[in-house]
Amino acid sequence: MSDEAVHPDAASGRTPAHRYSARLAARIEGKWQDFWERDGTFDAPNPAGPLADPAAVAGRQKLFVLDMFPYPSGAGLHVGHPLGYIGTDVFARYKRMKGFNVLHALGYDSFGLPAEQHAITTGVHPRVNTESNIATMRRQLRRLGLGHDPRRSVSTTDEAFYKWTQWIFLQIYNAWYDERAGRARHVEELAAEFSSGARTTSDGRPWSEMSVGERHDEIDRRRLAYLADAPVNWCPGLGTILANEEVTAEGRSDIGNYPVFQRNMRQWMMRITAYADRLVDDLDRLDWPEPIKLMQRNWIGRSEGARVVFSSPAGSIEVFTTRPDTLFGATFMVLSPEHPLVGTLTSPDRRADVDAYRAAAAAKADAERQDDTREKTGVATGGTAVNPVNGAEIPVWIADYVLMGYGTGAIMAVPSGDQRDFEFARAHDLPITATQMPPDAWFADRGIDPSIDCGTWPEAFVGEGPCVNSSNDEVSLDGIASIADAKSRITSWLESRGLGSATVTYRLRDWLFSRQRYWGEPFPIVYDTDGRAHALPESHLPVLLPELDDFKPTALDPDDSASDPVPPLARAGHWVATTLDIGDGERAWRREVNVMPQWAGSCWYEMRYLDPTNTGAFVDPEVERYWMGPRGDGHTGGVDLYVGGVEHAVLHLLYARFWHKVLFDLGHVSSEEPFHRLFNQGYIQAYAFRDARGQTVPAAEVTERDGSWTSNGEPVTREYGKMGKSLKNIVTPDEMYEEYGADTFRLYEMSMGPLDASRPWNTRDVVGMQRFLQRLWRNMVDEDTGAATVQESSPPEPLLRMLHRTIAGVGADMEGLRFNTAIAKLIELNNALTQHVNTAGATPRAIAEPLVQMLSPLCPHLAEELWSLLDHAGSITHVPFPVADPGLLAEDSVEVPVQVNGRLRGRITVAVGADEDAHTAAAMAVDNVRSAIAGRQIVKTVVIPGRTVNIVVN
RNA sequence: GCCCGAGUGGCGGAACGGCAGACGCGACGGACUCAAAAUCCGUUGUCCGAAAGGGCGUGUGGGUUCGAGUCCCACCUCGGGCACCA
Repeated sequence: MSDEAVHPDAASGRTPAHRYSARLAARIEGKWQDFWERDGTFDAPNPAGPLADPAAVAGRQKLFVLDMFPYPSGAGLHVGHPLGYIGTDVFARYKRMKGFNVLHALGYDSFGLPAEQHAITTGVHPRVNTESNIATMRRQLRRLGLGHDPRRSVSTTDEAFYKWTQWIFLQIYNAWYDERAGRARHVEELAAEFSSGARTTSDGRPWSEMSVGERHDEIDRRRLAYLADAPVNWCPGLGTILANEEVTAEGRSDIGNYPVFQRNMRQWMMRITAYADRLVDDLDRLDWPEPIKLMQRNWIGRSEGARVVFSSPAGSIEVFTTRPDTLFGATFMVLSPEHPLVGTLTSPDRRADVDAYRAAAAAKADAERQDDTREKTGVATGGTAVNPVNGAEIPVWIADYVLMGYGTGAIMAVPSGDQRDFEFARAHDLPITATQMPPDAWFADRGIDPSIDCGTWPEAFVGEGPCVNSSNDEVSLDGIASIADAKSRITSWLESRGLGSATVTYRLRDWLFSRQRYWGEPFPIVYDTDGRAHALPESHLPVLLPELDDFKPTALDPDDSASDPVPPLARAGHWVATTLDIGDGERAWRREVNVMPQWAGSCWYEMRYLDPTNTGAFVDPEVERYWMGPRGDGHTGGVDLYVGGVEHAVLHLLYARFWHKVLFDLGHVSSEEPFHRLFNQGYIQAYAFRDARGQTVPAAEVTERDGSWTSNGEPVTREYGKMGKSLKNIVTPDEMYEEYGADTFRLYEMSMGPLDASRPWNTRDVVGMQRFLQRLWRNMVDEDTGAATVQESSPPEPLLRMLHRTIAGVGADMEGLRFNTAIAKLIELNNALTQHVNTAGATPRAIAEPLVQMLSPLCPHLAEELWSLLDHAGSITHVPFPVADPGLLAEDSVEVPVQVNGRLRGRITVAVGADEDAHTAAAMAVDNVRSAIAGRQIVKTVVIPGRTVNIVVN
């Protein structure tokens, strides 16, 4: 805050020359950062390849610590950004001291929209902007003292990196999912199976009778990366397809407010749905926070049920249902307005209404259609279908609450057992038949008498209840109380009659992988004159981005929904139309002009950290096995600790898992999962302030008094949220370096609370950590001379015992990433040490050294400096972490609280290992306890030796 | 609407079902100083009390238990995710 006390350095010349001030910290920090860089202190040896040092690898456990891949933003960092990086750095440094070979590096996810937008407005090539942003971020992070292996810092925009992104794309492209084997295989093996007849082609024709082009198409249909007509948000005014988040509720573009059209377009897709089951099932083997697993499960949305065929004059209509046991209650059907059978089903007298409804539904944006007030609109087609279990002829409706993209785009409506169907039936006067008898309590809760007549029901019944009205000549569910039993009985009947089968569907859709942008990885794909896609051979990689003058997608007539996008690359005429030899001589080709999405690089970057300079493979298999291979049977392998925010809980983590599994299936990696242990850090948030007009005022100028805030004398209101330019509440690491130094800043961030909790930034509190470090420094260094002041005499036993308790506690806290409590313990030790120094005059070396060692993961620069002042040569980085002496941890007596009826009435000190009687006797001797139980009857006495005594009286 | 997560002093936060509030900030008092800063030493949940001690206290209401911030049920508030998924 602006009225903060004048900084000590500036106050007068009387500040001791060697006080641990921001200025001294800066000098120490710069010195050790230079040392680490020269020394290669954090270089992690590999078992093989260019970074190999087998001798350094031998006999050590390994640890791969990873931060989520940052985008090098031009805006620079604020104090919230490094939170996770500091956390992983502290953990990594701790583990180095425990003897681990630690790999910790940071690279840059540098493709992406901001650089491209910047290029569009300034005309400067995105590479220039990207590289300067990376340089800025590297400088800011270097100043933090992170122990990264600089040799392993890669960027997705490096040609040597995206060559391998393209290579991995080709592996996926050249693979298909073999359902029988439950894994991906190379498409050559698929062609061989077609050829041998082991597998039949999609239309059943023999492989030998198909033309080359037909064979090509047959394979293309099965690839894991494939071209398909996918529904997209096409915005001709911007010349690009938009992500759902970029479309407003009104169906217009977020940027520019142009119309957006729902359209099918030919796009690259990734067949992630083939992996849906494994992506769900393998979550069980990961060490991830449960809420994140749950979010992934919900996103994949596996639901088990049955497909059931209803016959109709227009042909059979297939539905998906999770409740085939309620089939007897299906009193009507609802199709999605886009369902292909709607046209033929509609009777002449209904035609006008149906057409109008379909047109209205098509005009609605997705968001609008979903965000509706939930009124169940719909129209009857006039057509009917036959319920296969009872032969009932039931009406067929269309309604936009049924989505073409999920299941089969048609549902059987069971209004008695589904609330949506119930509302629809009530709204449109359709019959409702119960198929289950709800329990009496259900009726009682709703204040009605139990009845099988749904006319009295206020809502659908969803739950377990015995089946009713559910039988035909061949099968009866009546009386079955278990949904699962009823489901399996009716499903096997349906299967026996060829009317349906057990099926699983997923909410997960295949992944739209094309972007109409410039600043992304080009696809290693060319098209022949028939428009068929061909993969470029590995020798042609990388496919480099062509140089352009203008990076914008071509804008088109904003209202012309039928136009096609012209991505920036399409304007690179010579690049697009090319002549290449891709294996069968020089031929003319047309290049793919879309680029990959930003997710691509982050799907595999962690493996490039392992072997960043390898030119023959994306990663050496031996190196991958060493750092990421499974540890024992059933272990998935993967990164040992992955730290990042929850915002990537679904997409990034799901996409990366998918790519990793493909690479595993194809034998390129030994690990089944990329990230074995995941930890979600919290966010640092900040207060923002607004004046009477609602304008934000700079948070730094606000002062607080008695719970209200003013800025330049004017009252302001406070709100809480993210740090941001518009909120004028940004605090940068650079300001913290300037005022306190990096070690104090690191310590403050770690002390604020547990790593996984979000908390408010409060610059005012930082000084507490600086004071701690100053006290610690003063306990070991003469502030006037700068010389170490430790003495060789042995410390008093209580202090020594406290040291060993601290060692044990800090070690356990570090293992558990509980840095805030580790810091509290170090402060307590240092406070005790200060008391000792106040009387004895100096710190015993036997305390100073382990204290510095324990501090070093948190405040590495200061620890290095003190370590060298304590006459040690070289870095403290690999000095073993202190080990607690069990003999000094054991106490001979312990204080135990005494309760009477659960209320604390006194304390006793008993010998460790004292029996219950000894506890009781001591407790009874306490005056306050005696007066509390005076005149009352002791009912019983609960003694947990060493923990508590509770005397129960009446 | 459904699913997660969180509610503890003035503030950030500690606390294997066993002494609620460690540690830090802030505030108050003292030492040092001509004075201030810095530093060091204390006090600091709240109410009653001179003190000893006691009452009340972990979002609200119930419950389990000798004992609940911690476990169970219901509710309230805030944060996040999904949102007509058949």
